[in-house]
Amino acid sequence: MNLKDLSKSLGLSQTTVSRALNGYPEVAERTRERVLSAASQHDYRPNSRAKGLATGRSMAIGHVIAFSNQPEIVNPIFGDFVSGCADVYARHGYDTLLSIVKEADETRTYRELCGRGAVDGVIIHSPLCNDPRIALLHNLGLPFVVHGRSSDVTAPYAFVDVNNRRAFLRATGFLLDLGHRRIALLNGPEACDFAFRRRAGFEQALTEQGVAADPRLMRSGAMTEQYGYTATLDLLNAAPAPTAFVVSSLMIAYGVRRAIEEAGLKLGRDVSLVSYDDELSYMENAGPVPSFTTTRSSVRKAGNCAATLLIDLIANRTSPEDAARKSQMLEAELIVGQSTGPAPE
Amino acid sequence: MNLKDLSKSLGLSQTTVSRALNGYPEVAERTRERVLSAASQHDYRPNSRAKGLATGRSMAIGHVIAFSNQPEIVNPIFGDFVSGCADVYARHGYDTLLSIVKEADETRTYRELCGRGAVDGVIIHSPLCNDPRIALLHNLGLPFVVHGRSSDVTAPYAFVDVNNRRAFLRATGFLLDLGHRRIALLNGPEACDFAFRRRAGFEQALTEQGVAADPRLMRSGAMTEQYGYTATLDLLNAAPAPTAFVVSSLMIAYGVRRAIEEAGLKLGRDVSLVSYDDELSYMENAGPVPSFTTTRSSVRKAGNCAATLLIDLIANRTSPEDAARKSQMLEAELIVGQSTGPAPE
DNA sequence: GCAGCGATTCAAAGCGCTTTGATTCTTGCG
DNA sequence: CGCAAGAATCAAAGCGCTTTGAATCGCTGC
Repeated sequence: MNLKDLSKSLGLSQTTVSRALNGYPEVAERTRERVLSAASQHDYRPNSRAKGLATGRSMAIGHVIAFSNQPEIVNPIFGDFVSGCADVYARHGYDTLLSIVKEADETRTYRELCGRGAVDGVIIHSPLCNDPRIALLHNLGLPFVVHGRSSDVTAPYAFVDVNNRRAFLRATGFLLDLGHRRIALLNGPEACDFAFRRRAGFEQALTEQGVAADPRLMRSGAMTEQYGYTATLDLLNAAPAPTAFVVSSLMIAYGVRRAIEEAGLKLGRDVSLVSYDDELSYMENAGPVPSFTTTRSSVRKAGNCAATLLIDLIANRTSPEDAARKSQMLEAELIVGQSTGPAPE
Repeated sequence: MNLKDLSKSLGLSQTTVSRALNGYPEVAERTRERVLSAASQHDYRPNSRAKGLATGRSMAIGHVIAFSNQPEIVNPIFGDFVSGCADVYARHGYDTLLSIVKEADETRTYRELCGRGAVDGVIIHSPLCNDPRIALLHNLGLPFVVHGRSSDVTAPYAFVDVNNRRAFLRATGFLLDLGHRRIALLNGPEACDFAFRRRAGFEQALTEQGVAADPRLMRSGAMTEQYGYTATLDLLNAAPAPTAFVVSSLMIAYGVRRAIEEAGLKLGRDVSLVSYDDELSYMENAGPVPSFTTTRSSVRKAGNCAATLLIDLIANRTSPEDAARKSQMLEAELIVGQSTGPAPE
């Protein structure tokens, strides 16, 4: 059943039916009701492609996820983030288009999505400190929102980011306040902007309290349990072992906890740990007193924000400058759990 | 730049240019070359919607992910699975359309995707033992492939599944061979078909060796670390504690390991553990002798298979009966790691 | 009784592509 | 040399929708 058939069956022109369905005012209320009821009765749904062709908009948002070729890593937070976005898109009638491509194909993919008119806008994931995608999308003139920021990019752009620096500043400060002085950092890959900022926050906290940052206590790597475990064992065996850890994900925290317990130490008593928590749906750290002390910010909510912002930019054809002004900074909450305690004597 | 402009600039008709670009034979080779070079020079890309409208195909595959409303759980394997699919889609010129919806909206979503002509086919995720989506899609006449199976559905349909029963049969059998007699099962949610089959395999192994299945040793729940931990503590404190565990995911295994070590026991010596491993990109359990003994099957590869099959079904307008015959059963590999050893005396 | 106006409705063009059916241009061959 | 067949190209219709500009209808007011 298409518009033609529907209008024929109603004895109306396609124009009127189309307008009735799309809520235009120049349709008699009685007529609109007839149309609406006929449409739902025949289970009529306008063809997306035809609609898009006529309106010049695709009503779809693209998410391009790049993976480095070697260990085909799909960012584990991606699922929750996109799901947060998709929810908002759906509410506004937008579809979610996913492209999962090798890093080398990323540029081509953006060009293609834009050139083919497949999407009305895109989200940039996991920006690097100096991310070339921002300039690319500017050139293409395709609306976009960055999830995170790109420190070295000076051109204006819209982003939604968590205040990673402050989150790690607070996490580290909290440990310092508890008396810890040898604090280790198990960070994510520091080519990524978020990890870069987290390290900055970590170092700032130390500096503010007059504690020298010890490079031997700072690690950077893929955020896995194994990484947390090995790095922790390694650090605990070093000359003056750290009494506390600040880590970038709960997955790492799992590994740290294992190493600590395996070393015969008790988490929260002998060694303290503050993790970052994205509130991933499958890694709960909840309860009145959660297992881990964390700085917490829902990546799903970040998805909501980013999507809302992007749709706004598209609807209003916002200029990059104005878009940049609408950027949002989310703050992570410090949640005190069982993994922290005063520094041992 | 659109087809009209391009053909005008070449002094050719749209017909010829279109044919040249799409590889039709009735175009002179010299002409084709001219067209191709002009197209790439002008960075021409045919508009997806227009193309779709003209051909009647959308060149997109839909993935509908439903989440239960309360704890908004996005299946953690979803990212890797979809990424496995998307890769294949892209190779065949298909886009990936994602819908993340509340369970209650699922039916409507399928109807809509189909009615709007937004997709040429869909993948069904996480089927239940008696999944209504299969009948729905049959009725809609939309090609689909199920990732997993639906035991109670008798109608023919295409699926790609891992032999979950056999995987758990082998895992359990392996433990029995090592002398374990009290073996616990920490399964996923048993309304899901995969979990149902896993339990069947578990019980079958016990039966084959004449060991009575003890309901008190079998748990079912959301596959989190916390679940693995609590359930294990609970079981270890019971009267005759289990000497071995079979669990449904590495995340659960993490929790089990923690509980075991916290109880002062050594994994692989005092207590054994076999986990199922989906080879998620962010949860590696690799190496010559991995930490965990697992039955392993890559969910990303399953995605590849499912996508390949679906595209085949679409291309050949395969009937449900023939489609069913093309279903694929993947076998999980038993990988012996450090988490298993002979049953203690 | 009729011009004029707002409220409705309509026919047709257009979005950018594919594809049908016709047309032109070459050739080969009697 | 003329004609049919084959090769290459083209004009135009059509995919299902929106939207422009025009037409129709029912009233009001003078």
